[in-house]
Order: sequence, then structure tokens, then C-alpha cells
Amino acid sequence: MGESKVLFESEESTVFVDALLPLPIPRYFTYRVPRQWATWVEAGLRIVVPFGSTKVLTAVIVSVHHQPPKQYQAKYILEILDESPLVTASQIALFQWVANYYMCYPGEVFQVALPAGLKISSQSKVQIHPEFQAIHELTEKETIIFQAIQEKGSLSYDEVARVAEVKSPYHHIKAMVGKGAILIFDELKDRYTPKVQRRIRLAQNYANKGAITTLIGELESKTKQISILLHYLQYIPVMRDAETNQRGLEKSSFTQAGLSESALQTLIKHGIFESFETIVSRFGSDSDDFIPASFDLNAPQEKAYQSILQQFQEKETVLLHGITGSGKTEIYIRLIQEALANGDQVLYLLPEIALTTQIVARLKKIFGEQVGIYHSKFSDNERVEVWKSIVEGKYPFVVGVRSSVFLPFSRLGLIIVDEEHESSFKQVDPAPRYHARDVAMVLAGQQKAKVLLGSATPSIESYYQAKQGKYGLVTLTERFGKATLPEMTLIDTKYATKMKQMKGGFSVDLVTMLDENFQKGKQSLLFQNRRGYSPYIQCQDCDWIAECNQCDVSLTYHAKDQELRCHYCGYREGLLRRCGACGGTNLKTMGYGTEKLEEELQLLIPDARIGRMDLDTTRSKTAFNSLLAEIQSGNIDILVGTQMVAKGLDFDGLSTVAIFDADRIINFPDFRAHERAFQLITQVAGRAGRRDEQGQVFIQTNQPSHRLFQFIQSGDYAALYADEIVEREGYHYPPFVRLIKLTLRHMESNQVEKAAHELGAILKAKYGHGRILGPERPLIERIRNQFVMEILIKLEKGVSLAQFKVDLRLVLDELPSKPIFKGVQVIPDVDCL
DNA sequence: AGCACGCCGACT
DNA sequence: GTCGGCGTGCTC
Repeated sequence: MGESKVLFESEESTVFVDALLPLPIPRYFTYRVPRQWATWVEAGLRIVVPFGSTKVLTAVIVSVHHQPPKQYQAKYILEILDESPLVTASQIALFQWVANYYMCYPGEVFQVALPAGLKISSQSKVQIHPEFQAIHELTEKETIIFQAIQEKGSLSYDEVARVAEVKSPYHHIKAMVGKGAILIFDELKDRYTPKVQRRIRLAQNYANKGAITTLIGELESKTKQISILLHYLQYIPVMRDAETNQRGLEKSSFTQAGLSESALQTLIKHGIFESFETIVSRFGSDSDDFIPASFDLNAPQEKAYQSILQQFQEKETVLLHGITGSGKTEIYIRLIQEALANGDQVLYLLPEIALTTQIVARLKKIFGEQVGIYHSKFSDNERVEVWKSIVEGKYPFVVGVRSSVFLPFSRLGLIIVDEEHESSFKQVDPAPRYHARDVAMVLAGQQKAKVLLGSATPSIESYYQAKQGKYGLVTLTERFGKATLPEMTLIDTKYATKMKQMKGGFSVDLVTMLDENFQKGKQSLLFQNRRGYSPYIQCQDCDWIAECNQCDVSLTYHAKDQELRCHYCGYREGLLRRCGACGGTNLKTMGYGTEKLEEELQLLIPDARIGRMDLDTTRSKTAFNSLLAEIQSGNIDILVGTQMVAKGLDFDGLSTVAIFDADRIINFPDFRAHERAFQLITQVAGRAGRRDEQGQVFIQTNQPSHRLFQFIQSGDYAALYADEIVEREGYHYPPFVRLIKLTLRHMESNQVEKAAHELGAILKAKYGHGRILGPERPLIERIRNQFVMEILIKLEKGVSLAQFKVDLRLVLDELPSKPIFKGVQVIPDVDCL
């Protein structure tokens, strides 16, 4: 009895933690905490844990308790990575909410939320056992592995698999470990390395007015040294305020000013200056040229601003519908300044594509060191830095892409979702398939913050909520300054073709306009939402089209690299010389991508300097910026671009915008096609014209009488909305129903089809035929060698979405036990776009 | 998600 | 008889 009591007590005092792992597993895992760390552990700390027989992962502690698990023996945590919590309780609650709402696992949310640099990379590696002699005991494969390890010193599992040419190296490794030939070791490294800057300052003894005055006298004859000292004093007013010496001046400042490096070294050697390192933010913390920008709102802006404040009194969310150029940004800035002055944190969400542009530079200029940027074009180190800084209370203001809703905010006062209608706020491919705008509202609810949605062309869903009174609504209909809406002209390509007024894909009218504009020395933009040279290559003899052998799409020809590429899976191959069906050589490029437009336009207007902006020309951050600079400086007369140019690109000299093929945008087979077309065309058109000059827009289409063009030409969003909302209600689409898309995937076309029909039948029987659409083959029925089928679930208002999803989850979890579903992936996408 | 174990065909 | 294919189920 005494014995069992002792045992009980020791068990009782053992500390366990429930940990969230970055894996698609539906629950938390319990680990045991070594005694020496028992008082240290708390929720929100990152820990390193063993997982399975080989893996080591970074997890986060969700709770600390004393209940030993009954079903299994808990493993020990290996390491604690943080001194204090890096993940907040409300973040974990948010991860949980996202997982529930979007039907995925909290681990998947954790995985995208935490920058890779905060997840320690565990690589199990193998090395030679120093005392191993019996080489003759090894099999042939093992000998190969052994020699490879000897050569390299150590190998990772992957590398073992490669040299041994096997898929799973495990049993070879296990056997070799058993024979005492090799050892397994784990290499843990924190990939986060802060960026350090070398700075120079006066040594303590010289950092006062008197000492400097004497010093200047002493150095009189040493011109190189004296100019260094003067350069320093010019930036750091130590004479006036000795404290300023502490921060010092960046070392590169001296070299850039053309001052002698060796003279500086001499000064350091003599103990006059000292050199030191500081950890700096990676976002150009050029606080040396910090310029607080003040500006006044014009009357409509002021009115809108007041209205937003007033509506925030009673509504959690306000939609700011302000036409292009109406100056929404100034209103945002005013609201941000106010929130920051209040001591609140602010999150400004932007679509990925818009973030690389001028807006960031502007915000940085205004908010200086208060603003952190969270963006994928920056390295992971920088994301880590933003995360850590927010925890430490720096960066009260974050500008970021969708994943920044998962940052460790603790006192958010305001979230701005700019370009609210942008579909890129919704993550599609890997889970979690979340919508950042909607998550932002939940986040705001958690933190008692307000949400401002901004757009020139709001999503139908958001506008509906505003109309229903669920969100506040503020409208800005006047363009800022003297700017007027651009004049829009439709060019009827059907008629032009009939009249033989086409040169390739260009109507004569369009070429004339572009040429005239060029002759006047003005810039134009040619928009075509398709990159590459031509979307497909066709045999002129037998009509055969080159297709991707893994996906059901034609291969796009890229002239610059002389290759065919699949835009879905990234597959690429060299240019074909012969038809794949008849072997003929009469292959022709069909359709127009930006690359081809660039080429044809150059022939039509030979003297114009033509630039191209699309995914292919802006892969790197520097390429993007240098292209921007080219445009800005007027070195490009005509810019050909994809939708990339539509988002947040503001250059002053642009007077004419041409939309090459509006039909492709309007006729897209999707219930949102009209909404999207209106948004895209309005946005691109909005690039035309300067403050003091009306821009012009030309749109090529073969259906100029389409009613959508009336809305677009008059910039009448309300009319589009009125038209669209009737359709949505009539055909039961959002915002009148909620959509959940189920995607089924399998290598075998037959298998997915059968499974999809079976699942369709199950769902129809359970929830009624009216709610289930499909199964259907999507537009692209095969991607990466997987056949795809889709089922759409429509849930009308009044049905508890939460309850439905719990129920649906049960149905989906049952499926794998049925033979038809063997190997078929079923992926739910809640609120699919 | 990996990855190990297990069960089946084709080869020394 | 062994090697390696893939299918299945577990991971604290």
C-alpha cells in the first residue's frame, strides 16, 4: 500500500504537455516533461518532440497537466525552444476555429501559420561507427552505402536512399546499425539568423562636446580622418546631444560617401571610434530619413472617415466602397494613425500581388519603424523576425498577405482588408483552405477589433452583407483631385474581322490608338490575362493540339525559352518540330499570350519601347523592382501585362489602357464570371489617366452589346450588383447559399467517377437532391496525372453550418471503408470560390 | 503527412 | 527462397 502511494505520488507530480504538431492529425499529442523543465513549461512555448521512430518535430504546447495518458506511454520532450511563449492562447483558439470551420486539422493551420524558420528542421543523419571493422559482413547494398558515408562524412536518409537506389532506406540503415557499422544522429539547427549591421560610433571618452573640439584640433593635419569625423557629426549630432552617439552610424555610410576605409580603421585602432554590431530589421530601417507625412483629407474623404468612425460605434465591420482613385488609402492611414495613437495594434491585409508595390514604400515612409511587412517575397528569416517582434511588442502595425492573420497579435484594434474582393485571399491548394477576410473577422471578434473592408468593386457577398445592414457601408464616388473617370471605347472585333480590319489579334483601331499615344510621348498598357507566347500549338493539317501528358490542358508555348510549359503542373519540354498525331511539320502557335503580344506589337509599332510584366518576368523581387523603375523613368512606352498590372500599380505617365480580349474574361464558365469581369476590367481601366488628365480605355470584344459593358462603361457598381444579385438568388448561389465543394481525386478515371457518383448518391439521399450538384468533371479534368471529379453542396440559410459540417465529416470518415473509395482522395473546400 | 510493417509477384 | 512493389494504419 505504501509502495503504491509513492508510485501514485510520483506519477501525479510528473508534468505532461498536450502539444499541437504541424501535421494533419485530428488531435493533440501528449508528451512527458523531464523533471528539470517541469516548472518551466507553459502553453505557447515551442518544443522539440520525437515523433514515430525516426522523426523529430517542432510542436507548440497547448496545455500543461498532470494526467498520464492511459492508453500509451508518453515520450519525453527533447527540447524547449523558447524562454517565453511565442504562440498565444488566442492564436491556438483561432487555429482551432479555422480547422473546424474549413474542415481541416489544427496542425495544418499551425503548419501554415508558423514560418518555416520557427520550425526546427530535423534531419536524421547517419555516420560511420568509429570502431567498426567487419566490412566483410556487409551486403552489397550496405557496402555501397558504407562507402558513400565514408566519403561524405555523413548522409541524410534521403541521401542514403539515393546512393543505394532504394525508396525506403530504413531497413538497410537498421541492419547496418544492428551490425554496428553506423550510428544515427540528429542534426538540429535553428534556421533563424538575424541580420546584423556593423555600425560605428565614437568611443565613450570622445562622446562629448569638449573632447570632440580637442580632437578636431589634434586631427587638423590628417585630412582623411577629419573628414570621417565630420561625416559622422553631420549625421549624429553628438555635440548637441551626447546620447545620440549610442546608436552610431552604419559603417556603409562612410564607404558610400567615398571616405577612406583605412583612415577609419586607424581611428578605430587609436580608440577614437569603435565598431559594433546590432541586429537590425530587414525592412530598410532607414530611420535616418524618417519622414512623418502629414496630409489633409479632402471633403468627401473627411466625410467618409467620419462616417466609418460613426458606424464602428455599432457595427463590427464596415465596407468602404470607394471607386478607383478616390483616395481610400488616405482614409486608411488616418484610421491607422488613430488606432496606433490609441495603443492598439493594426493589421493591414493586402492581396499578395499588390503588396510589392508603392503602397508599402508609402506606409513605411509614414509609419517608419512601427510597421512590419509580412510577405512571401521576403525570405523566411524576415517572417520570423516579424513574428518575434510582434511578440516583443515591436511592430504595432503589420502590413501583410493572407497568412498574416495568424500572427501573434494581442491587442488588435483595427484590421483593414484592402481589395477585399480579391480571390487570392482564399487559399485553395493545400489545406487549410481559408479565406483571410473571413478569418480576419473572427480574429477581430477575438480581440475586440474593428474590420474595415475596402474595395472599388466589392465582392457581391460583402456588398450584400452591407445592404442587409450586417456591415456598415460607406461610399466614395468622387475621384481624388481633378481626376475624372477614363473614357471607355469598345472595339467590335467581329465587325473588324468582317471588314478585314484586323492585324493578327489587333484591330487596326487599337494599333492606331496605341501608336498615336506613343507618338505623343505617352505611356500605354496592353492587358491580356494570359502569360506565355501562345496558349496552344496546333497542327494545321490534322488539328492536333500539344497537351500536357499529366494534365488535361494544352501546353503553352514560351518563345523566349523555346519550350512548351504546362501552367498547371509546371511540366516543361523543348519545342516540338513534328505533330504528335500525323507527324507533319505544319505546326502553328494559336491564341495570344503576353509574350506573343509583345512580339507582334513590336512589329506593328517598331519604334516603341515595349516592356512585359507577368509571372515570368517578375519571378524575383529585384526583377519586379527594376521593371517598375523602367516604367517609372519612362523607359517603356507600352507595357504588356497580365492581371499583375491591374493590382496597385500606379504610374503617373499612363494615359491609355487597352484590353486585348475581354471575351475571354466574360465568358468564363463560372457563376462569378460577371462579377470577376467587372472587377478586373474596372481595375485595369482605373490605371489610365493622371490627376489632371482624362485617360482612355479601349476594349476589344466581339459582343459589344453585352450588358456588362454598360455597367463597366458607366462605372455603375450598383447596377452590376442589382443585376447579379437577382441571378444569385434565382439560381441559388452565394450569398443566398453556402457552398462546400468536395473534390475527389484518383489516378484512374473510372475509379473517381464511380466513387464520385456513389458519394453523390449518398449525399443526395441524406441531404436532398436540391442541395447537391454534380458530380461533375471540372474544366480541367486531370491534373498531375490525377483525375478529378467535383461535387458541390449548397446549404440554404437557416441550416446550421457547424452542425452540417460535423455530420459531413462523419460521412467522409466512413468512406474509406467502402471498396469503391479505395485510394480516392476526398477534399472538402468550405466557402469555395 | 511520412514511414514502417505486411502481404503479394519476379528474380538471384 | 529474397527483393522490392504498393496498401494500410499509426504516430503521444
